[in-house]
Amino acid sequence: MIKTELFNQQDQELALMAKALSHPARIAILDFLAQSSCCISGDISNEIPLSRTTVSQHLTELKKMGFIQGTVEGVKINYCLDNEKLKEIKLAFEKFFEKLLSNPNPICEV
Amino acid sequence: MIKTELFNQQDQELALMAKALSHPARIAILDFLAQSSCCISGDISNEIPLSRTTVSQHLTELKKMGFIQGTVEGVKINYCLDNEKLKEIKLAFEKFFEKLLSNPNPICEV
DNA sequence: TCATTATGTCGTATGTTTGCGTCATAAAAC
DNA sequence: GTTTTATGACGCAAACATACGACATAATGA
Repeated sequence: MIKTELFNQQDQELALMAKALSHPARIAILDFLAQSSCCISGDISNEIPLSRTTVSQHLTELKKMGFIQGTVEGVKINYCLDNEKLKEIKLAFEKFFEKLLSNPNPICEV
Repeated sequence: MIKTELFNQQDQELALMAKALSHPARIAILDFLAQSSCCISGDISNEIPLSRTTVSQHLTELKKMGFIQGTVEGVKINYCLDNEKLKEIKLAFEKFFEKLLSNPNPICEV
């Protein structure tokens, strides 16, 4: 019943990036990381209205898609944005929208 | 158990836009509409490997978020991209990424 | 009128995401 | 060595998404 693999690679990748951004908590986490340079997972769950467990899961998701990096420092983990990767993702979205808008779409009304 | 409403309006809206793009079928539909000016729902399900019912559902989703418009022409419905809305959405993503990248994030390593 | 064509809607099965409590682990402090 | 602190992993329940067949509707044409 799962059919995503029937679509082309590029579409699948863009969909995965979009999926990573498809929850307000993850947007909020990215915002927070952008503002506060680096921070640990515990800090973040103080800032957003979800449990530490849930925040941790969202962090894992963002890490999986490459939006953020986590570097271990003793007991703590410093999460921060992966700016290089973010630039790539930004570019991918831009290209997609450019492609959609490049064809001056005629008006549909008959 | 649903907590999205705890986040701010802007984050919620961006998340919804991202969600609309979070399935390769919907990316493929948008691509197809961009290439082929306008078309009917049946046309689209010939082009992508899903049933007409499922395509119809994805179209409804895209319409709900404003990516596309559908204008009725007799028995047929002409779906096409909503270019004005698309420009808005494009801008929203650009702004978001600009914000993330505007703070020259320090390196996390101690 | 009756069949055909184009399309939406409903119900339903299966799969995925979200959210959290609880437990496990591992460094550091005492 | 025991406690504290910071964190990930596991397991579960509720909610949501995906996919489709079957039915409903409504315009057109024979």
